[in-house]
Amino acid sequence: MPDWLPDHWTLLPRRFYQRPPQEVAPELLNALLIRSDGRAARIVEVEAYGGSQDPAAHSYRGPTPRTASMFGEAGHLYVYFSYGIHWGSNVVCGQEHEGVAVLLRAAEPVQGIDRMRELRPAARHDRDLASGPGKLSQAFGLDKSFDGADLVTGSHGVVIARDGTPPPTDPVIGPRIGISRAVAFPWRWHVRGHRHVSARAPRPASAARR
DNA sequence: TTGAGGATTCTC
DNA sequence: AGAATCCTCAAA
Repeated sequence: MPDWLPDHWTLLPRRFYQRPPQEVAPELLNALLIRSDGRAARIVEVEAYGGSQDPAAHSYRGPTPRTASMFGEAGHLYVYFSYGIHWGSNVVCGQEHEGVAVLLRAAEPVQGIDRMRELRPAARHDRDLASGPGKLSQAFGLDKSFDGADLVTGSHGVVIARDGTPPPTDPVIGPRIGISRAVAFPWRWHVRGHRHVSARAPRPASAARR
């Protein structure tokens, strides 16, 4: 365990991640993503990806140089480049060579907020600092150089830990965002009513508001 | 507050 | 060609 992790935070152990991403994802809610410089944010939105039945996952067609870390040991980061501009950060789950992971989609900053504001000049509210996978990665400085980072040993100065807040017992569960295949899988979880989630749940065309 | 459209580069 | 997205701008 990294010596820079405060005593009052409990590191998630390797075995936590060595399970299906659909089990790990909801349990990551309310956990803290932590950088060695003191930045910390509470994870409030996640999505599960991977497995031979998930055509929306980067791992669907087998390992490539890009997705190598997603097929590696659980508890490491898989960081990918997206839309020519953004980085997305995943936590590798399951067993080696399985290719399953949890995408970190949104978090609520709790510490080191000034540094996040520096890295996210476009954010007009603190609510915009990490309320999306690209924003979250930017606020934490996660890019290609963090691909493969070990969240259990803190090899790259990033870990995930708990502060005593348990995962919510009633998370909102629904379809994933921003994909075009396997759109019906209910593999997105977020903390109910939380203001820092990335997007409003898509509103059904017929059953609109009211 | 909401929606539309452009940005930009890696991957297969 | 299309992408696990973000930002700006316009209009209400």
